[in-house]
Amino acid sequence: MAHSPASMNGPRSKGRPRSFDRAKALEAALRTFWKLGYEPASVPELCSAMGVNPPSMYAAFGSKAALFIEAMEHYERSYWEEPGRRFLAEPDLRRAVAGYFEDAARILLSPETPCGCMVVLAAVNLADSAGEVAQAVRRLRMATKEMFAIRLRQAAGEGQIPPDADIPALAGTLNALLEGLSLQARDGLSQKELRAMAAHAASLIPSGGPRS
Amino acid sequence: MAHSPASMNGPRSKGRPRSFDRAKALEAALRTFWKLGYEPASVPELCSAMGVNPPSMYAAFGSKAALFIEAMEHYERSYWEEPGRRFLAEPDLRRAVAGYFEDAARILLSPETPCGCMVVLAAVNLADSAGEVAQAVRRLRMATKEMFAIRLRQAAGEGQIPPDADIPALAGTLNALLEGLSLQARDGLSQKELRAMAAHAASLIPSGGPRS
DNA sequence: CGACTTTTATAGTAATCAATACAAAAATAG
DNA sequence: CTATTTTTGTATTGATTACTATAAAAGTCG
Repeated sequence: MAHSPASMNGPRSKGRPRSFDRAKALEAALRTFWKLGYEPASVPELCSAMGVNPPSMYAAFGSKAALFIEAMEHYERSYWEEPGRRFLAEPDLRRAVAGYFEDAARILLSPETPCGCMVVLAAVNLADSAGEVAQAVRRLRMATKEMFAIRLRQAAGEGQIPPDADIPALAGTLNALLEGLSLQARDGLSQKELRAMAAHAASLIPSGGPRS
Repeated sequence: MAHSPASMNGPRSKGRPRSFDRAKALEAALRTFWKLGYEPASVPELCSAMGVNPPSMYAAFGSKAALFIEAMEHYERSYWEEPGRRFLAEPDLRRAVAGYFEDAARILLSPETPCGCMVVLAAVNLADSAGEVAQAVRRLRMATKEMFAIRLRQAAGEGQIPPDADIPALAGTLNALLEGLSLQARDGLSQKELRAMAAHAASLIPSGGPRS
């Protein structure tokens, strides 16, 4: 029998086994950070939601900052990876943008989750001591902008937008609007209002290819 | 001689006179809140920037929350009141929007002030204990949206946009984009990039009146 | 069984938070 | 002058923060 070096579910270590589900605890932490934000979510409150005592949390995740970053990565994968794939796969640029912002409006105001995007809202004004967290959220926000840029470059190559379109500025504008929607969602707008706003996103795309 | 009941610069009270300039101290607090955000700006740090000891700050402003709200109102008047007036006075809607977002890009990345809008960024993720502050910033954000709506209704009456345009959604979209620009500004974009993004705001306005 | 390893819960660490108690200082009023 | 009122600086309050020292508990290994 080949010994599994680091196989997936091989908690075949020696010591006392962990008494909680690490994935479920991470999910609970994600919810808490998402709802409260990075700094207002205190370690005791996080641990209470996770059903775990502080020493166990620190042993399993390292620090509050590391827990946040891991929760945020899990959030991104769970909620935004698939909409992003659809956005990049949709052949028509305007349909892609409209579809992505529809998805966004649904996610940002889902009745089962906190309002707004965790990456946008949970770590906006941080103390200097949380520089690690600020860097991680900024990196993720920039990745979304880059996703817009990739899709726009593709559309420019296909003549769906004018060849002289300012793609970085356009990607930035879409990103700014998307992030602004998160603030609107947290400020109490309704799902219907948010969807009506999202529907305007596609009108930011300049019309006409080079020979349309 | 008519005794001045509460005249402007009449510190004709009895006790020991205040040894600092209240307006200058408020300005220093504004800068600190703007740069750091509401909660990361600690009372000792605020007082240090104001050149005042904590008891004097509390005597003059009441509390940290009251100081923030007063600073924010001063900020709004100092930086956004005039651009708002220009926006409402410009007869052509598209020029009004383009001009306002140009002003915004300039303010959000002025080299002499912190990046981004204080109303948008300084109080995003707050602890429950700061509900008073959260309410005040939200009210001001909604006022900007209402300003957009007022100008759009006027334009609809003049036939500058289609009569069936969804004005609340359009105002919300402009507001979302504006707030998103603040996040971009804080995330390190250049003045040039921000201006290029702001130039796209006017393309959100639907073209053509009822009989164009 | 006993040696070893890891996780558990309890209880606390030092640091920092917003807000003040207190008394000396500095003004006016009579 | 004395009495009154308000501001000043010092020093501190209790609460809360992220994080951990410690030892008992609960497993595997030989």
